[in-house]
Amino acid sequence: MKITSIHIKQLREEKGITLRTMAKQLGVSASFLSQVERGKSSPSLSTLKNIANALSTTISNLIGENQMIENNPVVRENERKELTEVSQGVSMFLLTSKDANKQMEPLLFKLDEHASSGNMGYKHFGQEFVLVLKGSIEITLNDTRYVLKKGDSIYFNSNIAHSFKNLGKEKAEAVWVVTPPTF
Amino acid sequence: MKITSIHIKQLREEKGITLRTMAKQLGVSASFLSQVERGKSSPSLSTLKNIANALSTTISNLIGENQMIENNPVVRENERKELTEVSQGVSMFLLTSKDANKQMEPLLFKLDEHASSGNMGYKHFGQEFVLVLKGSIEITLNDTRYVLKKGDSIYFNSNIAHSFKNLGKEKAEAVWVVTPPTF
DNA sequence: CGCGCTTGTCAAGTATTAATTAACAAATTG
DNA sequence: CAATTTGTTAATTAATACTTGACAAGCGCG
Repeated sequence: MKITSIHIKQLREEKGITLRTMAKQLGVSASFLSQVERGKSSPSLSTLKNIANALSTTISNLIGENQMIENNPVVRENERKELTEVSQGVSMFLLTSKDANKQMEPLLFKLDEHASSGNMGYKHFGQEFVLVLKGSIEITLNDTRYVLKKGDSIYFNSNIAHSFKNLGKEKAEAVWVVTPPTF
Repeated sequence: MKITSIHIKQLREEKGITLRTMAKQLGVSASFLSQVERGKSSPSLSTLKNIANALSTTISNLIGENQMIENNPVVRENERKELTEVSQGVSMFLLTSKDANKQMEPLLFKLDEHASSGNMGYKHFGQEFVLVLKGSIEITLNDTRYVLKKGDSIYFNSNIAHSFKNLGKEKAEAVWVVTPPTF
């Protein structure tokens, strides 16, 4: 497989930086940077990282890893697909239609009273974001417990042990965004 | 700058794949894959992409671009920081505390009646996700208009022209997640 | 105009390193 | 304990990342 879309040029020009000055900053020749920009040569990971830094962006961004094919963007409330195989009293709904190259996976969680995650020890690398919409949810990260009420949010690496539980007597609801998508 | 943490080995072993079989699948020697796994050699972008595919993950993931330093993960509803320099009648609140290497930037939008984005023609590469919590918001992507009501969500590339407007007579509210972070 | 300076690009090299080969010990297997 | 399979190492090769130097096109400025 070939890496094609490295849109360095566009980002560089947006910043008003010239090829030569940027090349000097990176410690490579201007000529080489030009080749890279036009796909004539492929940079090493190391220099690609330098390029990303110079443009204050990420490698992921440069190689277009986050460009998806535009599909049906909207998911209506009544069209949400529910995920199966979740814990008792836990409902998960997809907030996007199936699409390749999505960077994040937004979900809606609905927790019955006292429902919990069990041991969904997802241990992939990535990040998670949760915003509580209704009720209150207890989230445990590495033995540290956080009680989130309506309006509270949390952000953490998903490679650490994490679990959740609905403490209250009412149903709880939360937006849950995971990266990268696993469903 | 050197790329250090390429945790291929862990992912491979989790999948129960052996070095040699994976190497054969990639079209490289087992020896070389071993060197890469232990940081003795750095793969080309092309083979790194192959490795990512074989492990059904992303390059971004392999190079640990999405690992952040654990900080204060929680943002309470009353602690949200408001962004300045937004359009008239538009309020934006950060839903995370400042932290490096975040992959996504979750925001809460509050739109007064008839408030609109103006021409916030953000044209960076990345993706956006919006879930409407209150009221209804019209989002325009490349001249296509979508009216989202409470509970509806949308997901799109942020390098296309996009704008939003509160159509209704009441205030509107939405969760807005942007990748990569720009604030 | 015409000089100087800067822009990005090209072709032909060099130097670095990505990747291979073959052999190795340690762990399984049967 | 043979016999295969595991991951690792050293030495060599093949590939390509990167440089050098020259080029035309553009742009300001007297």
